[in-house]
Amino acid sequence: MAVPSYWLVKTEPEVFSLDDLRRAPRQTTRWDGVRNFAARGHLRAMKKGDLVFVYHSNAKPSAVVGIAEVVKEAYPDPSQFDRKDEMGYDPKAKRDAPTWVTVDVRFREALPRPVALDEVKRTPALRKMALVRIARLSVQPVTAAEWNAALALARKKPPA
DNA sequence: GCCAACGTTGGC
DNA sequence: GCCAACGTTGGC
Repeated sequence: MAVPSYWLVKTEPEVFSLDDLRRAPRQTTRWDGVRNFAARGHLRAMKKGDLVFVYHSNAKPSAVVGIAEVVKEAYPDPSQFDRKDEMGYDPKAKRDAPTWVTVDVRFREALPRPVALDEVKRTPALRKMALVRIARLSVQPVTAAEWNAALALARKKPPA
């Protein structure tokens, strides 16, 4: 693919952290359980090779902590059919017309240092990020400018 | 643990 | 189709 698109996914580190992704078989996991229509639209738009910021929410501090890569494009999320999956099961989902999709992502790197939410808010190049603007959106697009600015921050020394 | 924001559900 | 009630996310 020519130019990758950029994304950000949220995860609670207590549930599934960047380290969990790094230690997963083939450092790859199914990013399942997304049950929000706007987020689903972004999952569907992801292309193989796109790069994804991994953001730890409900963390101390909440921060962008790493980068993953899309290795499999959107396909039906099996957890919607799993009655035993308390969070993911969707009784309205039909086998022949699945409601929810997932993608597979592979670990790429941990950032040299996390970029915390308060720093995102304080940085002019970043404070328009969907992360700040749109509450409760667990999968979101990131512009190339935002991506580069966040990476530049992560590779710099922490602010005083 | 609290609660604001906001997406979803369901009664009408 | 409106909108109140409800449930969840996620910062603090």
